[in-house]
Amino acid sequence: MQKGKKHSGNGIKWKTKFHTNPMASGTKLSRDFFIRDVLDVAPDLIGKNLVIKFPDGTVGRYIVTEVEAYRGSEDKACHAFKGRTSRTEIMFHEGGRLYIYFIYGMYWMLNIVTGKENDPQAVLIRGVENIDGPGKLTRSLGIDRSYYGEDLVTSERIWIENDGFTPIVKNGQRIGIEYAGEPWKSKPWRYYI
DNA sequence: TCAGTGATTAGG
DNA sequence: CTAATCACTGAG
Repeated sequence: MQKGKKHSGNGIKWKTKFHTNPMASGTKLSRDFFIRDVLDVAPDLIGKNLVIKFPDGTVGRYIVTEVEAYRGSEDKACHAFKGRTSRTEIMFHEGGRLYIYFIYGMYWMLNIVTGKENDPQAVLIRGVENIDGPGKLTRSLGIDRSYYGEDLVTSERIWIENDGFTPIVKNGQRIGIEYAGEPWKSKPWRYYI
């Protein structure tokens, strides 16, 4: 989708300039979307709207622009690779739940669990429109530990919507996982607009 | 380039 | 209990 071009999503025409139409409400993604393999879900999340209902009642919609896939069963870079711990517990549930963890003493990371039960996978949300960076994203949206385990399918305060926007998705290596070594650190499992 | 900052984890 | 690690960010 080019900057400034118009497209019709849910019947409402609006300009796409990497910002969402606050009046437009797309289709909420259901369980089926999330229980697929993480390598299918991750690129499909690009261009979808992350919707958050803030404590004051206002609702924000943010186009997802950058994500990374973590595939526990075969991926040394995935936190669940070594097995189930209290932190990674939620990744063993079926897709649609949130995996939140704290890192570097300052930042909460927002991940969406994917796949079937007992197949630990998750998608790290690295960026949304105008908020580039996983730590900055959670900081500015107020996402913290209280969102751990939240279900995107049933939650009243956070979910994902499809408004028909289908961007061209690029991909490349994931960031910050040198420690995982080859072949994992070179897997092209980072997806972005 | 490099320090800050604290939950989580593995290991004794 | 202890120490190492870390899906990052911002300043210099």
